[in-house]
Amino acid sequence: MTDTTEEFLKNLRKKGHRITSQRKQLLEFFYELPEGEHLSAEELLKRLLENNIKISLATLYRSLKFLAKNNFLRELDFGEDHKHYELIRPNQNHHHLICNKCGLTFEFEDKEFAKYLDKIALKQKDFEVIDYKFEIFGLCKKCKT
Amino acid sequence: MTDTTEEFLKNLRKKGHRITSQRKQLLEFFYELPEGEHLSAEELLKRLLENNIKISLATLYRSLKFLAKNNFLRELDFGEDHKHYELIRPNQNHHHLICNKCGLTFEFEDKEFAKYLDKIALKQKDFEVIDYKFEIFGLCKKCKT
DNA sequence: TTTCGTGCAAACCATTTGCAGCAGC
DNA sequence: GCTGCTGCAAATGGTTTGCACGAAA
Repeated sequence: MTDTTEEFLKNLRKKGHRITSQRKQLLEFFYELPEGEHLSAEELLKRLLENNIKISLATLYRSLKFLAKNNFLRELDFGEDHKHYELIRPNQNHHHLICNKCGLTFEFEDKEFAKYLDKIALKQKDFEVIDYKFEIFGLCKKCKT
Repeated sequence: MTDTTEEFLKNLRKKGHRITSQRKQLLEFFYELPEGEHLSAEELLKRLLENNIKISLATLYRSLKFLAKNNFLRELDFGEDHKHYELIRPNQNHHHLICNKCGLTFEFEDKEFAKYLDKIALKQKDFEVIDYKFEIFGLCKKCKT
């Protein structure tokens, strides 16, 4: 387990939440996932079971909500009928391009964005910035034709 | 009716879609809405009926999807269980701050963002940028305490 | 006249929830 | 032991859909 996971778990304990094997394993699973992946709940369940992590769909949904509320996961909406989830990594600069036609998503990196976001955060006197969502929609190479 | 609406309707006709009174009135309704408003489908239906615009919930959903696909409306996800809709206005620079605790949304303007977005669009050789979503989550003044 | 769009009600399906049992601390 | 978490199955609720009728072109 990484230091960051351990730190996060400590934090949860401090807040009075319990560290169940499901939460712990879900956390670890997300940490081991490559940065570009953003799975839906159903996909997640399948992958978890493949990794011998026993969790019910109900608990998975509860955990996802719980982890999102605690700023550990980010909920993404690609315009489909379900959400996608990804780990919030500090100093992360990857965003999403979503094709309106075929639905494929692509990552792109932009270091300037962090600077830009910081600038915005400073400007907001009456709002504490915690996280953001930045998604770009359009047409991919194939669908452009 | 504004020129832009008329232009948009012409465009639809060209693509083989029909101009029904529901679509026309829905379009007009959105144009007359102040820029900061982003209603949900249920709220919209209520407001439409108040304005003597007769439309069923089913048609409303179909129209919203239709107008979103045709880049007339933007679907927004504020982390609730329903979507919100707003008109896509050219050269629009307003974005959303969403309070994680009370759910209130605030607008903020930033002209730099447009420049930033253009820069990104140019960098994407294999992707045609059509629209984007930029939402910032955090705590509002009241909930910060 | 030929589609396409609408209204209605029923269906869908991702997500949520009540409840009983179990596990963390 | 107390209380929060989980699993199961049932419910929820925003959104979608089948079908018959009406309207656009």
